[in-house]
Amino acid sequence: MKYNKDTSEKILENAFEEFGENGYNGARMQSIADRAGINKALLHYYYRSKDALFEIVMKKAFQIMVPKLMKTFNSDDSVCESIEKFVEIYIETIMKHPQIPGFVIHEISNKPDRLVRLIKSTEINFNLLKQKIQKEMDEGKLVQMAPEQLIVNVLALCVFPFMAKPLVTGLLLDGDKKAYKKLIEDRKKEVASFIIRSVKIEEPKS
Amino acid sequence: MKYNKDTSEKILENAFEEFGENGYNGARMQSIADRAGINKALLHYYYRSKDALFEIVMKKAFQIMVPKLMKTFNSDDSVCESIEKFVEIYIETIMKHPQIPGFVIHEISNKPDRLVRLIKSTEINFNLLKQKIQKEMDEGKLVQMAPEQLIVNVLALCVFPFMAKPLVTGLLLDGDKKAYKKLIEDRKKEVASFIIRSVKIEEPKS
DNA sequence: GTCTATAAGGTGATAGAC
DNA sequence: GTCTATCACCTTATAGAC
Repeated sequence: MKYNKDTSEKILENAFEEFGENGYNGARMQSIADRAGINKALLHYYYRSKDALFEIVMKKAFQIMVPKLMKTFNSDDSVCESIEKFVEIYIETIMKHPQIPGFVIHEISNKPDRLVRLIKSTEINFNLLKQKIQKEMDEGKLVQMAPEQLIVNVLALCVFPFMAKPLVTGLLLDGDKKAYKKLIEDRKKEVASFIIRSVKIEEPKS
Repeated sequence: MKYNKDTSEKILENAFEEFGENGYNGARMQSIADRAGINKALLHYYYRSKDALFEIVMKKAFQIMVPKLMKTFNSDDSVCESIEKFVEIYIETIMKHPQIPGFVIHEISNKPDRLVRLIKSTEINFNLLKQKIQKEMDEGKLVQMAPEQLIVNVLALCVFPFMAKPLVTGLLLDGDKKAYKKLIEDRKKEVASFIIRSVKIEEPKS
């Protein structure tokens, strides 16, 4: 009767994979059990239901992302410096956990309310960021635009290439997976430059 | 025995909605039948299987998008002018057919190969565009970067706000649906400006 | 804790009457 | 062409032995 302390953790890891690849609807408890080398019954023994398991895995995914990302906002950096850090950390973290975009994609179209609720329950808060952006625009440091538009642009440029990975690889890069990895790697710097060239107003020489 | 000529079309319309909202896995034949005011058996009478129905609806979605978008590429316009047109037409078309992003989202993570194959079977071809971009960069009209990066950026800025509609509305706009519509409407111009500010090199005065 | 066996519910698809 | 009834399958979840 050897007690395998990390069976529960092994389940979580493999559920993370399965849900990330197939979303809630596509994921199969049987498949998670297979991946983890156990059977369905044991799955239900540890985590009551598919729903419960999913919620836990989802929260885990956010715990990976959110704290790192929030650090880039709450600092005293300028908006442009914040964006540089945000982009780099976002891309780096997703490269380490490529399942995460899968979660978000699926949940957006499956149970968006649950997703919004979950994100709201984290320390993410866009209001501070909006204010910071507005301030720099008023000071003439940034091109005038609705702060929401800038935020959407930053998120779009970070998130989209991961969401659309098969399309980017298949349609734009002739299926070349190495080229995809390089493209993403390059974006750590490229995206921030792209944004900053567009919005930053250079200080006039005194 | 009144023959309802457009039963078949009514099915297609409602299948379009159902698949767009729930994706292939989430969609229910029963639900499509209900929406169309008929029953499951009739659904299978017109379209043999869920798979077959989906493929037809998917192709229909692309027939809406692709021709309009390709017109913006194959012209003699400069890259910047092409981008302006592309952005405006993309956003306008999706606003009229808000189910389309749903298709793409779901299929990306469900059967990406089918999606890539389907898009490849259209007249979409990024190679011409890549060359056009490269040429203008060589001529010093555009900031140097990998053409693929620019294309990804354009697509990201167009597509993301629709893919992430619930997140944008819920997290960034306090659930205000009118604000979302305005944000999207504004992006018709905003996105192109944003990109062009970043990549266009002004002609030196002669 | 871990397994096998099975219940309970739902889904795509078809048979057959009208 | 359109319906009702039903099949065959799959999936989550549980009962019960070890």
